[in-house]
Amino acid sequence: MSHPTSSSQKQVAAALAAAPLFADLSPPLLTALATIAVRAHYGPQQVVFLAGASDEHLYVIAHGWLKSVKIAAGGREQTLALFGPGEVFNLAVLADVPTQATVIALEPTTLWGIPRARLHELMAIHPELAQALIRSLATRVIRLSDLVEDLALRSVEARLARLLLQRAVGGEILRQPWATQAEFATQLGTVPDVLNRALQTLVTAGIIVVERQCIRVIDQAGLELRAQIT
Amino acid sequence: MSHPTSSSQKQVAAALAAAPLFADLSPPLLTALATIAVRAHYGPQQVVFLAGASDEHLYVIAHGWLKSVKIAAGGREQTLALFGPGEVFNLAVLADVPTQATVIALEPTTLWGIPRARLHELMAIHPELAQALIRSLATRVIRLSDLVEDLALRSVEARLARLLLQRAVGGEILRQPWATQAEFATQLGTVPDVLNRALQTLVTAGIIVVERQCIRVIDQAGLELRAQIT
DNA sequence: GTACAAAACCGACAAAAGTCAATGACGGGC
DNA sequence: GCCCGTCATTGACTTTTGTCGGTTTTGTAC
Repeated sequence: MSHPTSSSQKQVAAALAAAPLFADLSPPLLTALATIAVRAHYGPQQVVFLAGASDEHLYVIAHGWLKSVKIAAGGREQTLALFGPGEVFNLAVLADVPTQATVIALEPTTLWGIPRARLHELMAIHPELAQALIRSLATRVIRLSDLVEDLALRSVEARLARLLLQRAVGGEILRQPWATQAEFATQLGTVPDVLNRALQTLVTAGIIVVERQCIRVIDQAGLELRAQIT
Repeated sequence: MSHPTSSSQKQVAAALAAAPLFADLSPPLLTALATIAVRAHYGPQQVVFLAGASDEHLYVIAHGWLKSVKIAAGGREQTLALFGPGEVFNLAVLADVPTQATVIALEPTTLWGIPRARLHELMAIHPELAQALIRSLATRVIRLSDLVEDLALRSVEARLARLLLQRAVGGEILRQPWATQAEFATQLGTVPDVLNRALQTLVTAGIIVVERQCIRVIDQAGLELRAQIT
């Protein structure tokens, strides 16, 4: 799946610098990272690694989208996070434990993998790298805490309202081709049927309009109200 | 609440070294930490900080137990984590964002607070400190991921069974005085009534026995079975 | 355009979780 | 020992969520 890249390291370094996580790193550090980064490519639905596997790489996304999911025995899924270009995942590798979730590509995706051992070496030399990783981890903790809050304390409708508010850009949520209702359901911790019902409720209440590739927010205030309740 | 301590820094350093997070740090680093650590004390039910506040300290627990909770408008709580002696919390401070959860002491508790600015200075000098924090953060991510999995994919009964299995030592779960059923309920993401029903189900099934300060596991296999389902 | 598969949608029903009100048990202070 | 407040327990009931079966719509390949 993955293989050493021999493409110009300058290009790789420039690409890495595009990732927010690495944007502030010094040029020599970026070059060092580019030297050890290994490129890998995945197609839609392809599994990067399964929960419980021990993958020794930290991954940076060159382009494409992936999801990190927990899968129950019955097949039901809960997505923990979506990862887009420039984001980093498999931070569990930093704790020396097996991966805790399954990561699946949603579309054609290119990654750079950085082996754990090399990462530790670099961190010892460049404290700024450790800093960057710490920030990344801390924000992940916050995201997960919010997810827990949602699941434990809010109704499906409220969760949906919050998701819409969060994703809306100029009153619109553009849907990637892979963003089916089933995908949304796994993000919200429910099943497609229930999600659909919640959507219809919002539609008939005149709060949103669902179009082909896009959900349009009509009544921002109404949506915010529903995001609070329960 | 908190005030500079003038007690022997050697003592403080020794106490810090007792925390698993800091156990492997070099003596000079421990001394440096001890110099800047500020002691604070909290009583039962006392709030260390509220969600949304900006507390600029990383805390290490000298002794006592605390909980980190999200509180809904209606008053319902979800605990994100319990923290005991030697553990570290308020890692959000590392991401430069306001605290995301409320932290409350469960019993008389002593903390050392380390100001954010000082922490960053020390991290720049001592990469091992950054390493330790990274490990700590990574395990927190894993814990939270498991909590999400529980909430989204498992029934209350299964969650309870898992909690019991996890806490059991030699087939017994000792209950701290503050570990009321209401507390357990907030850890499991439900309400006391429902938790109680789940407990009774396990009792009548002959899987556990509930005594005064202690829950005893009778049928380990049965409990493990119930921990899987749904 | 047709054919097909995937996704969306819908209604009836089942199960799980939450709420409410009331009662019993326990522990600590006096 | 007694009183009182907190915690635990219980049954009846409501609400939310999940399930199942099916139909309609949509997008895509041919």
